[in-house]
Amino acid sequence: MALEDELLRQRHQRIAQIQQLGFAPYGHAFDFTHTIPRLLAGYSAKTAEELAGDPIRVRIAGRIQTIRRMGKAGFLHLQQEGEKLQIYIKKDALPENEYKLYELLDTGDIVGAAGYLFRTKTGELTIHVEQLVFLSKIMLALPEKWHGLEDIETRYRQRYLDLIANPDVRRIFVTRANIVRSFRRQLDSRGFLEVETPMMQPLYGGAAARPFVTHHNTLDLDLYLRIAPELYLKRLVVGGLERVYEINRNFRNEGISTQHNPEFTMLEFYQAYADFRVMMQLTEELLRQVAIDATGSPRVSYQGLSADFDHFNRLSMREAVIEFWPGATKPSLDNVKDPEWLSLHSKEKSPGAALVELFEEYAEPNLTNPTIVHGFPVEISPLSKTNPEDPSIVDRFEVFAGGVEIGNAFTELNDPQEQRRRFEMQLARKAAGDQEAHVMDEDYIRALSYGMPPAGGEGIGIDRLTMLLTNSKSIRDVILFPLLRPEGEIGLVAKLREVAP
RNA sequence: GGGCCGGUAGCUCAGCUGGUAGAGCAUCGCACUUUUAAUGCGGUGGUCGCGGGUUCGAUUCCCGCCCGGCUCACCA
Repeated sequence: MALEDELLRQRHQRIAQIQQLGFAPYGHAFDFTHTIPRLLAGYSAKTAEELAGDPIRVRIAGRIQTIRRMGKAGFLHLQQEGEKLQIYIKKDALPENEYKLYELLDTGDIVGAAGYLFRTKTGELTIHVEQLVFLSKIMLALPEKWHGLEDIETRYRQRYLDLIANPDVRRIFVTRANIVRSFRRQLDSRGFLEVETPMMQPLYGGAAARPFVTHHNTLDLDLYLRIAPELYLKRLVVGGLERVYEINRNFRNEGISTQHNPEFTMLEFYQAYADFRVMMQLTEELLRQVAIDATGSPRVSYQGLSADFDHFNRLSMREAVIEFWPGATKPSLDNVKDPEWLSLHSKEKSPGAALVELFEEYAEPNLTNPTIVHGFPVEISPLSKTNPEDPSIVDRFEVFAGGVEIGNAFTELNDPQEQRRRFEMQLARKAAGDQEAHVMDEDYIRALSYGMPPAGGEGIGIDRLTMLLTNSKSIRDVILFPLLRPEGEIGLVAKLREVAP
């Protein structure tokens, strides 16, 4: 018989024994005086003498992490919110049925305990238990205690086990929440309004990507999961919501990698009467504060390299290509502007696309320190305003850190005629086979035709920023439930049915 | 989608040029009323990812498939 079947049988019997002792195997509310982290914060400084002289009575709850049984006594560690506290059980100190309950406990059970604090011989702060309450029964076996759970697939599929076994995982997601909270607080205090725009859209736009398609039955309507909220947020700017932001999921039907998950979280914000220069300044201020709120410092280390959010670099895409050019003789500024020179060094047809290719190949991986790169080619930027001095580039920048793009911003194109022409260019590309080209969004053109104030807009990838600020190598480490293929038959239901039909 | 690597007990892992599977933890039993990787003694537990082939014999060799990781391509 497999161990798991045997375990389920044992645990099922144990539930009956727990009930016979007068306890519910799955309890209800439990009134506690402290969480374990709060108790540790409050009393870790107390000496054995102080605790003995003035007994402090507490009630706590938690999951049993370890049990060390020694005849008629035992020590258990309870775990709660990533921290652990030891409790001491002694036969003489408990009612008989509660001591019998202790004898039935398994690591992984959730219990409540009441008693007074003391320090053991070895000095560990411990609760001398006078009352034991049963709260929830574990049926399966927890991962082993000192290697924890290491199998990456299991960690992603059964994130709850990962959270129980690996305290660092909890910290990553706490940091992620702090990052989001920091953005909200900063944007709110600058007068931005948080909004929610459609995730299901009849037309998709705002980015170059292939969408997911779904279907509404009653309307008999195909809808796209949004690839970006951009066009809706700018409609709101037209409507007079001059500072808006949204933090929500985008969905792109493309490859999966350590830097790409099909659904990912994006912050987008728009500020009327600003341009990309203003957004650069705002970006630096926001990211610096986020780094501090998430890690305590504007200087973070990522995969052995350092990134200083106090000191952003700024350079144009052309400058970046020159600076990181691999050969001994670097190209000149005239070279990187010259369509012929660009076509010699890239397979891309248009000069702009060629420049971007060279940038992504040579410069991007080297942009470890936070860097603002501006001067993007117009061909790949259908929603940005062109630069007044150089119509081949747009007033757009991207923010890089840790060698990846974490943000993208531009002066918004608000001329409906120009926007119409850009969409038409995109349609031509789509006709030529570019699956990621924009579609024509006539309602968006109509909105612009009512007049949109000049505005700057920006998107920041929350997942990638979280990777950087938690030193995580894979985006899956900062997404609680990353997309995986289905795992197939689990088989637990049949086993549970067999144990208790 | 391509290339490389991996999947052995609940967990973490070993298993040689093919000979019928092992450790630690967990689990079960016994002893132990201040332990902390508690300790000591004894036990249970495996469709070796799945399917086919070669072979007297396959966890091991070959082929196909499934799942995962890294990487390239695409992308944020």
